[in-house]
Amino acid sequence: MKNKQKQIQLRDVQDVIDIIGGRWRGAILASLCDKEKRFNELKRDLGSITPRTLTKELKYLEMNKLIIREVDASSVVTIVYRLTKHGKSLEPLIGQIVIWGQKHRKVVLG
Amino acid sequence: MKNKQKQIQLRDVQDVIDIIGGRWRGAILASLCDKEKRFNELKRDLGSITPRTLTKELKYLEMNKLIIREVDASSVVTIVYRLTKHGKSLEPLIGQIVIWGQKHRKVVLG
DNA sequence: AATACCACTATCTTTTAGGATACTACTTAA
DNA sequence: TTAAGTAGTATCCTAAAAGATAGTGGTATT
Repeated sequence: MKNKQKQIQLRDVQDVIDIIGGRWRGAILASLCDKEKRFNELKRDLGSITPRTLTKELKYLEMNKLIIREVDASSVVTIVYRLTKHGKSLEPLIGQIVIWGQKHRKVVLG
Repeated sequence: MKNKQKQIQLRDVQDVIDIIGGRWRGAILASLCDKEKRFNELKRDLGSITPRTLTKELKYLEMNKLIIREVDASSVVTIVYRLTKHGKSLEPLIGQIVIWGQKHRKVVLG
């Protein structure tokens, strides 16, 4: 493989890590893989995230077209966040991450 | 799926993100998937990493049993970093990351 | 003998992520 | 009508990540 191509691959890895990286983004996406969720629902799921951080991360993920914020017209209070089609395409990757994570825990602990 | 199980999955995602996350770790591992490399070789590959950061990241990855530092007994100057068996098990995941990264670039740019 | 490369280490500074906490505007249920 | 929940904002602060830069002790090269 050419060197140029390798550089591009490294950049791809860095891009993806940027998207699913940080303390919360991967977990938010994983949580939304399960089903669409509301703000406080996500907050509870994630445990210790602050509302400030959750807001920021949701906006970031929306900007990157991975999730959408939907306001139910019938009521202003009903807002759900759900994965876009593009966001859903992350699901197998997240699945593999979970599997590897479980194996890794065994290797490092055992 | 039970709620407990979901929490564990979120933790797995966070664990893995911790390992391959940050600006450099994923790229270092991806670079070593290609073949084992020397310190300055990695430095050149990664482009703008500083030696301080590279040292720190390599130590972290070594601690997590993903790479090993090998000193060639015949010469003190020949030190290579290579993936452990456990580190190699990350290769398919990194492969998928690269593929998704390429798709993502198209979605966001196009 | 001088220069350049190897694999780092040390120090100092900046940047960024994210926590803590309090507050707002609105709605629904008791 | 009061209390509790929803979906956030605003402000301040801290810790960690990582860059900039210089230096070290060795080796190999010419």
